[in-house]
Amino acid sequence: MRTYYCNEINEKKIDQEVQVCGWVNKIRDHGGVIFIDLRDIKGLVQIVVNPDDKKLFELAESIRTEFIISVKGQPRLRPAGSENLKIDSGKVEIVSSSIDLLSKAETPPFQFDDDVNEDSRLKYRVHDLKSRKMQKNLIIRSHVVNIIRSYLTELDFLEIETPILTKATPEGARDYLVPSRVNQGQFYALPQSPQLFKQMLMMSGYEKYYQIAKCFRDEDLRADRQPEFTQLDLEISFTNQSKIISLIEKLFARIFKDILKVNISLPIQKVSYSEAMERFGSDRPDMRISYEIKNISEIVKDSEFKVFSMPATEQGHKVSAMCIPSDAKLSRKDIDTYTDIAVSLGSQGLAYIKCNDVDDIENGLQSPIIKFLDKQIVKRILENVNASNGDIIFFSAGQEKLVNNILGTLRCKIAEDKNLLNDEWKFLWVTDFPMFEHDKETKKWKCLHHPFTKPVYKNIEDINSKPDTLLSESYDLVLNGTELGGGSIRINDINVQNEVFKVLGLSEKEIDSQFGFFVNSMKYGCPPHGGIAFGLDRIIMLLTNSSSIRETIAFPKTQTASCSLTNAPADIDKEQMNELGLKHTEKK
RNA sequence: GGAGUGGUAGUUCAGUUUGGUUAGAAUACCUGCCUGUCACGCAGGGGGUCGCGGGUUCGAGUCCCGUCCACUCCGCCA
Repeated sequence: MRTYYCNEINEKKIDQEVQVCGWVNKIRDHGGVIFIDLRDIKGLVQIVVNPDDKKLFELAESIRTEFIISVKGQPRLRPAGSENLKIDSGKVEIVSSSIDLLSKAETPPFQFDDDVNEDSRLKYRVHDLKSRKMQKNLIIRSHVVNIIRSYLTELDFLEIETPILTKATPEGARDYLVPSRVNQGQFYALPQSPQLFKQMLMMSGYEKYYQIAKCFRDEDLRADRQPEFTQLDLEISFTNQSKIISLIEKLFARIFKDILKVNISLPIQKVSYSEAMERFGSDRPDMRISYEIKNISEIVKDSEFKVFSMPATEQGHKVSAMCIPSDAKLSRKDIDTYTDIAVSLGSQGLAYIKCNDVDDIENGLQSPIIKFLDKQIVKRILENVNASNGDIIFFSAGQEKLVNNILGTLRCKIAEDKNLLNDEWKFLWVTDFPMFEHDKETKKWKCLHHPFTKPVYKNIEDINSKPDTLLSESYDLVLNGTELGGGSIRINDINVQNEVFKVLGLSEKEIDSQFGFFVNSMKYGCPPHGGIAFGLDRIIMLLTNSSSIRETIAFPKTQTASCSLTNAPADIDKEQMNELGLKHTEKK
């Protein structure tokens, strides 16, 4: 049917008999001559229809946008001066000798060049996917997956599929459940990740596993969170953290080189979780931002100013400062806006010092708090945060977690608002996460990563006696403030695994019913192993400079986890309910 | 569960602050003219449940209450 793609028509094809097919992108009817821009997956070519063939011309006059046609004809050079260098085939055009109308089409719901609302785009997703932007995104997505597959295959990784219908795990995110017809009243769960299966594959001796895996989480959506998403999931036996990190760095270097022609300099910078929280107020800091947060508790601990001195000396509390450079040009109004944000996050207010002249502590500073602070202390603060004229220093004092959150949020918000983010790629490894954190609501210990992560411990008793002090052998990869993925070295000692479950408050019965299959498998031998998983959608989002992962997924869900195209989820009929042994109790 | 923004022609928007004649523009669409356009041009035309429901009023796109949808964020996401 087709001899060439549209973009392949060029000077070398002149006077050949060619056939192209695709969608009518645009028609320009000049009365005596008709131009048709034909579009296929590769590009565009201009078709010329002359009036000498009356039947052909009449057909061309009836053709509308998005009709699907096949055109036979001869390429020729365009008349001098009428070349269109915006398209690959722009030096030539095809003089049509025949046109086959393969499919008519109704007037499209919108034009691609408009800035169309996402409502319409998702409702008419099939049309939306024809746009150059969506095609580019999905093509890049496919290329990235190919790069991943070939890279890992070269290194002897095996791609192995794991079940989609599996067992519910009460820990962690909410599961999507699937009722069983054969086992009425019982449910499968869709996997939140292939975690346990890939670890069991390590026990089975597959040594290097990977999978482009669909994962499901029934939680509320965000721009970078969909109920079903895709992970690059991998696991390796007889390895360690630095080997995994180096393997992944090379993979990302290859992806960025092949897709964007960007060289990522290796090794990627590393920072511990505690340092990330202290310096950036976040476990996924954006390293494009030049300014950092400084803990000034030591400087203000003896101050008369109780708002600072109390948190500076209290356990689990601190005082931090962040110096915003003069480039940000913060106005009085900006300060109010950021104060509101700080208050909404739980702060009493937002103390600041405006540095007009840092060498004149007496008169060169504007601040509502400076009168409470000793001049020597102010001087030390200015030195500590390296303030220059024109800078503004923000302060936060209180619980460590709150201070981190407030200054961490402001750090990103100000950079974004004031265009302080350069067009660059700043990768970062965040390592040494705490093994557990205490959940105030449930009064239970929770894993920061997951319960299969290997804690760093001297004596096995430490796991249960001082869970708050334990770190884990874990690592997250962050790019420009987005968490791309994370992994860890896993527990391969059944006793350690049971200790971790105990910290989480699971009884032996619960361990057995929830993870029995896993623990039992471990009894027959488990090699030391570790791995990592990445959000593929997020990687593509960053590579394509998209504002949400919906731009990287062909058929995504809306914020209410529904599909505007198919109207899923939907009611099912009574018969289906009966067959599954299901009954509505009440309907919202 | 909570906070915010938006919903007016197929599409993108103006109009809502301060209620008042027939709700406009651009683009798309349809018809006619046009042999070198590529955002083609010119002339004409059709197209509206102002998200939905209720209320206030002589009168509601505009004010009030409720509700639905879309998006952003918090909670949530081991």
